[in-house]
Amino acid sequence: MSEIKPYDPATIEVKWQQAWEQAGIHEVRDDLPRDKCYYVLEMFPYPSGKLHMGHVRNYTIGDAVARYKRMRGFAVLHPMGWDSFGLPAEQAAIERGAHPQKWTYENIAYMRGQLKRMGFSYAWSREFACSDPGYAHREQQIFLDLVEKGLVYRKSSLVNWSTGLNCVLANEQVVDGKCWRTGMPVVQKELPQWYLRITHYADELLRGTDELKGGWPDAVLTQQRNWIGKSEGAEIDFPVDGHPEVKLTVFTTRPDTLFGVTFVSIAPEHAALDKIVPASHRAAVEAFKAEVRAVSAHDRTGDTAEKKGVFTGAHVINPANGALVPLYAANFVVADYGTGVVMAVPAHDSRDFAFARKYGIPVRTVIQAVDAQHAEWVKYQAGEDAYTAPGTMVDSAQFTGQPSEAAKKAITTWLATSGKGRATVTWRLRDWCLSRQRYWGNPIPFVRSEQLGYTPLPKQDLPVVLPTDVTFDGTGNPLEKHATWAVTTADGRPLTVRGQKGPEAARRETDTMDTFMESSWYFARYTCHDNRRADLGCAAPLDKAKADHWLPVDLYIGGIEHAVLHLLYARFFQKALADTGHAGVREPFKRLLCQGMVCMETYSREGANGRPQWFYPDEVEVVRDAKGVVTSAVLAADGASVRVGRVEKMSKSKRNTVDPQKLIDTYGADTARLFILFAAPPEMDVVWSEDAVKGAHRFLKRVWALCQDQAVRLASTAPFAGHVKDLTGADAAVVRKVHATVKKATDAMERDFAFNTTIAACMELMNELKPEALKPEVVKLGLTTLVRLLAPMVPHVCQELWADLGGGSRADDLIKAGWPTYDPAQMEADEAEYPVQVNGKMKGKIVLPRSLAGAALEQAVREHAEILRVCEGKAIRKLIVVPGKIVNLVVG
RNA sequence: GCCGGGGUGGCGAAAUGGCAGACGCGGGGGACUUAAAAUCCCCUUCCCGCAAGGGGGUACGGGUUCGAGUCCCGUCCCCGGCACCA
Repeated sequence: MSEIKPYDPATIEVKWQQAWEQAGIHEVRDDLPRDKCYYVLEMFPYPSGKLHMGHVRNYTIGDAVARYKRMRGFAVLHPMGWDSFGLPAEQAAIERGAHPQKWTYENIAYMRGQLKRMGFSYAWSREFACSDPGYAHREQQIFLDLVEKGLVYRKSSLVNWSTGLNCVLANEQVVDGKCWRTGMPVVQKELPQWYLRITHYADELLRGTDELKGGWPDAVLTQQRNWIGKSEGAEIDFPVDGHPEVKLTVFTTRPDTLFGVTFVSIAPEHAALDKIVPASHRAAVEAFKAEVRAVSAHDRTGDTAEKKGVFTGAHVINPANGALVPLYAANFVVADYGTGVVMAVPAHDSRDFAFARKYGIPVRTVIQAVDAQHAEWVKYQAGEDAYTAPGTMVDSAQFTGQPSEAAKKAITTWLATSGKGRATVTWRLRDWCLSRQRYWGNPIPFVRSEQLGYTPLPKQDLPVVLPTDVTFDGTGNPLEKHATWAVTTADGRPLTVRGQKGPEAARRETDTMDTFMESSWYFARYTCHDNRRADLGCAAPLDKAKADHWLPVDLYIGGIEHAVLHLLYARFFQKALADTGHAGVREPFKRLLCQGMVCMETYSREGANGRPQWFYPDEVEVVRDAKGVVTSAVLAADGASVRVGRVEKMSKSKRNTVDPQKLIDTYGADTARLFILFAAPPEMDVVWSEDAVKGAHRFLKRVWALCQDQAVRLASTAPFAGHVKDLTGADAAVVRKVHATVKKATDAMERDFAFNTTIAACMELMNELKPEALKPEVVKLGLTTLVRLLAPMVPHVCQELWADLGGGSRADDLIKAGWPTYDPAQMEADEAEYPVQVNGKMKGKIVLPRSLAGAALEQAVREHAEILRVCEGKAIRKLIVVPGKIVNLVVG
């Protein structure tokens, strides 16, 4: 036998990548029936510089799905692009003097090369970057449509101000009271901002979560529901004592406790306060307001924040019984939820209970537990906490004696008849603060003039293009500091708007859009397949027919960290696109797969400053016991011990990252792909292990060697195409194994994209393929099946082997070969081995013909020598025989 | 506190209510080699036993069932999200 070809991943991978690209086989047509089409999408990356392991995992999963679906005959749309506006580009400008544009596009070029080197099967003709003028222009058009639809407004409000970035942050960009990017403190500041009216869709966004059930992970749907936060209750008006012109409206979910109100609390920034605080208390209230405003929203209302309040000197009147109760300004009452005023019932609300105790406010019981032993009631009786559960109404006028749940509605109705209250619904969801005081984002297409104030630009004046001659010193907004950009047109003339008395000087809005804007519709833009042309082929932001053809995305894959932000914004945006006539589809993603994190072990020591000092695994030597269990570790450099930490998500700060490029260079893309898919199911975390990578590589080498060893011998042999019943011995066993493997692999893919199980099935099949003991056509069947089953996961090596096994060497031969099929009739042997349980315990095994069933099977079991032995002469009281599965005897 | 997801060998993990631990990693032993690497073969859930064999075992406690890792009830622990939201 001649020398077999060595496995050289670098060569074959690049060869096939070029062949695929040249043949254009991953481009897709738009004119096939929708049920023959499949849109699989991975969350596009921010071009930070180079790919990390999280990207590799995300995109490998998506690519394996795309390739699998193609082999199943689908026309697969599998696009990729760049979320290329954003802060890091500006930070690079500040730190290194690199222009954001240059930095961004250089990163894109490098990362695109890495994606290609991984062999991902993207339709590259659809690629775009969000910072491309064409895409930004389309987004400005959409923005103006949203303005027209009333979905955009300006509002001055307390916003989160990042002291590190000198800009406004969205609530969700504030983590633990600190800026999510820089970790710098966040304070509250009053500023006018642009808002998108996402709350207009609150109800539809909430209802949509029910339709998405089954397609989306429960965790994500729950998070979105919590975030939207629908709350049903009542508004109740409390007149202010001595101020007949003012009434304070509270929102409550507990109208049943109305008779127990002993004080009312109000947000310190509530507008009505100025009118009703008497002079005697003005100073105290102002001091409290200042104190509250000095800290971030988190420090004010977070779990560690102290509940504080100050008596305003004013009293309000309980509309139910005329009782006069004090009004407190309290730090935990927020102005923009509900009405900013809360009725307080210490007896039946834990927070009110604590507050009342602190300030010596009375507690008035109006609900009594039905069961006097109720744990919470007992605690309440002991004066430890409020009683918040339902019960029977007491001391509540005509409602006394009713069940409290019924009284909620009864009291609301009673108040409504006299106009003192009404049933209402409140949402936790706030409108989306869109504006950012930054350079590297899409400009908001508004101008401002003396007479007209803010005016949207006419569409023919778009696009608003960012200036390139800007300076970055890390403070404020470079656009605002630019000498001419805000006041001149693209061709350098003074910027004007048409005022009532002719042209009037105008100034551009210098705020740019939040980058979640771009990621809210990129998936729709991919469906319009002319993204490489500067004019994008159509004047409209979307080609509606194409968008409606492909949307919703069949499978969207990304990290769970986007559960509320990106995924809720995108759902909102799709509805807004529909309502502005750009698309017909209202939900963007049919199925969502959240892949787990890539983790690695950590090693550390207590550092000098009390914080841990982390070490790269390369620097550490681990000590194992006889069973291979890690017992301790030492630093190679000094031989002293280090702490073996938990396995944690890869991060630079913990020094437990691996550069995927190194992995590709050492083992090839196929090994990287195989490792990441085999280590765990997609939604679970994977733990990085160099040994496991080697194991994946070893498997590929074994498949390679086996195929190459047989390729020449089998060159003119066709795969076995007969029926297993015409075979015997090892040949029959292998053919059955082939059919069983295809079934297992197919089930695993269709159920959960359980690539790890598919790969395991392939490994089993390979372990059974012993060519010397088999007919050539059976070997050929085994190998060609194996190669096709592995192809979606490790496409390069499979395509090379497919060619060498005579399947053809054109770029699309493997796709055309298709995913293998199986015949259930050829999966099982004629004899079935039945495990035998006696009284629930395993006692042995018997072999019976598979064809036996019913009474004949039972008869055969009863007469079997092994059965007689395990029964030890005792009578069989009950016999359960599950055909092909198990025999269970109850004896005694 | 509330919501969601988990808990299976030394490790990653498999198992439509039907032989728990497939497959892989690590570990042990062997072959090849001057040697190492690479490769190949065998063993590897725990306990008792030289062995044949026996017993235990899917976080813990109950339950349903001929039969439970899987279904039901309760408890503990871990991970993630939300949290003065009235």
